[in-house]
Amino acid sequence: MVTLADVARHAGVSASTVSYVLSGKRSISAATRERIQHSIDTLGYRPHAGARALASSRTGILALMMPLRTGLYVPVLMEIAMAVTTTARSHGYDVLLLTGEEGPEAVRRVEGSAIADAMIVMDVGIDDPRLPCLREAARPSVLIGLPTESAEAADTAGLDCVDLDFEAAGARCVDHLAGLGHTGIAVLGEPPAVYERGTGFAARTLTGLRAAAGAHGVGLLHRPVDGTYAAVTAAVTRIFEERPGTTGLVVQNEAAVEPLLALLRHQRRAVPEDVSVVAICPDQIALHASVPLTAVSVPAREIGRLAVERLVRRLAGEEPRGTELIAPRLTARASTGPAAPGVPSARTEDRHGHGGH
Amino acid sequence: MVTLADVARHAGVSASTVSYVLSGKRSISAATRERIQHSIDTLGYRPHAGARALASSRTGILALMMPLRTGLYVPVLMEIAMAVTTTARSHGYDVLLLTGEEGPEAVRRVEGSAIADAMIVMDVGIDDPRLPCLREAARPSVLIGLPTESAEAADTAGLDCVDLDFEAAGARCVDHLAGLGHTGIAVLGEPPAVYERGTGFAARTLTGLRAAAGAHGVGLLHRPVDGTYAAVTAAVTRIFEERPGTTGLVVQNEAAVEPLLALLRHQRRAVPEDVSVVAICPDQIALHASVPLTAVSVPAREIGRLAVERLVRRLAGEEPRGTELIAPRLTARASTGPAAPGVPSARTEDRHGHGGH
DNA sequence: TTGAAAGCGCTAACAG
DNA sequence: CTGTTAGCGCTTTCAA
Repeated sequence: MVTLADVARHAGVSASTVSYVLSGKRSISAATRERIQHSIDTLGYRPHAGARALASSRTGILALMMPLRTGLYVPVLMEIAMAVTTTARSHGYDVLLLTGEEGPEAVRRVEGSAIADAMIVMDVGIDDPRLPCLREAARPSVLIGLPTESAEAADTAGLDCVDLDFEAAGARCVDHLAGLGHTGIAVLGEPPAVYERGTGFAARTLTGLRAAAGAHGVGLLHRPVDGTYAAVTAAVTRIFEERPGTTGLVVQNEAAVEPLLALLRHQRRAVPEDVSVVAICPDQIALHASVPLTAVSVPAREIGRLAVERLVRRLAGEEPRGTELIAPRLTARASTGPAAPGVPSARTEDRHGHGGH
Repeated sequence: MVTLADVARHAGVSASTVSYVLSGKRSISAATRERIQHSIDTLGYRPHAGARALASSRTGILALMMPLRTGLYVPVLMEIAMAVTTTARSHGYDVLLLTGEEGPEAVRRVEGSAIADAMIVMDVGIDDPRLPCLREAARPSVLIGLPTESAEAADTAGLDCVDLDFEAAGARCVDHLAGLGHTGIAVLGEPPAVYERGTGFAARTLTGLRAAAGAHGVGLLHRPVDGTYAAVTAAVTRIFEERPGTTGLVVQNEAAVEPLLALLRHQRRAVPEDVSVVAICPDQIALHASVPLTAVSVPAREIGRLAVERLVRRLAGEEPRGTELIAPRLTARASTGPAAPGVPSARTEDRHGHGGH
């Protein structure tokens, strides 16, 4: 193995000079820099990560806590993970992947063993048990998500958060449908497990949906669904039975999109003539669905990128703290249109508790 | 920060004794072990990963090279990644995620900087440019996949490979259909990009499909397709135009499954009365499709687990080298049945080149 | 602009 | 069964 000492010897300089060439932390004469660089290339030297970590207490690693819990839609998570690794590499960092259910223990392990310089925390829930550890931790961290039902109620003191503004996204969907004259709106939400865990983004979306429905005086029915044909069929059938005046559907469940569209076709409900559909999902899904969907896009790549950039700035000593929510962008496509005239209205209802309307 | 020296002082022993308690590499009297363990717990000591890596030249990290190239189906990759991290943790390892396109350079970086003890390499292509580096590398590695079109032609000298036996899987699908009397079989394959890159698993499947088709004397048409409604519709339409006698379909493309089933419904081709469909995909997809699919299951979790277990054994000094292919398991479900009598036969054809007679 | 030297926290001979 | 000690390869004061 080639060490820094080997390079120093080969170039006829001291070890510290080589180190400073690498780090750029002090000025080196062009002549010696070139000589050293040449030795580095010739010998194929690479700094030893462990030695560097020990001496500098910086690992060049970011930990990504991505628990893959039931009901989550994997491709979106993966897109975030990709953006994280890509952005991290562009800043010279590698990414350690933590997918387990270990929770707080994993945070302590990363912190205590100095495995990583900082961490990115995904799948944040309301009262997430990892939060106390993160607040105490000496190393910076960024949450992808908010640990609250609403941005206003956010107890994010001492935390850095990055996410889509799901609350505004929910509101935006209802605004769009209400603006088209729809007065009976139903929401196909994430799988029940997601709400039961108190997952932040789902709760915040619901808050926004309800607020906007209230403001517009339109009825809102909310149904969590698993992303299967059977579950979607059952839920949608019940929605139309219970409230036949439903003409607007909001879907926040990537896996349910195609089952829903297939079912509507099968039931001979034309989109958007009979039913308008607004999704909250990545652009790719909205575009490639069997009917191009009007949707608020979930900017997975941007979220991952932002999280890393914040962390990198924090590690560089800056303090860009606080919550940064990306404003939702709704793109109108083929799945929404004006409400058919004369449809009956209905009262707000809710199945998930938290006291609807 | 609590160091090993702190623990030693607190327990009234030498540093090496503490170290040996941790590693279990020499016997310690029960009394001192307990005393030391108590000090560790009291002080909340965690070994410093960098220091340990430097002193022992073992990082406790496995690198997972998972390039996310176009045409790959993310959930399956993620399931493998999950199995890798879970299994790795159960053996005391963490996982470093490398998703970039860096290829050989990433291998050299891991090797040279001693970032990880070993690596798992995914998305292996024929003549993969990473292979030379891996063969030279001092650290062990395991490929998930084979760098060849056929297990027989495998130039896997000096490489460890783990995968589903896709060649046998392809053959198994044709066997099943031929056994039901189908004589016109078409394959909906992975997206074109996957074949163009020479991705090993896709090539091997094709080898197996062709071999079995030849053995049974049935026609075989192969079409790469993107996993979109448009692409599937175009491909399937052409297949039935070109060869109306097609009654058996093999799908090796998770994203194409639902578009295919939707299209067949739309075209009023009953499954399995008019067309039998066999998939090569994870059980979960086969089970939850709108028609439960007869399928050879892609055992993503098992593949990830096997890869890690091999690597861990290699790191422990064992030499379980060579290629380990998981035998395919075909489960008959609702999507296949006997061929309707009297359907015309057709000659084997192929679009992808490699001269399918 | 460069060098010398003292660690960073841990492991693993070597010695008892 | 336990202690002493010499590094692992790099960073970073302190000196020049």
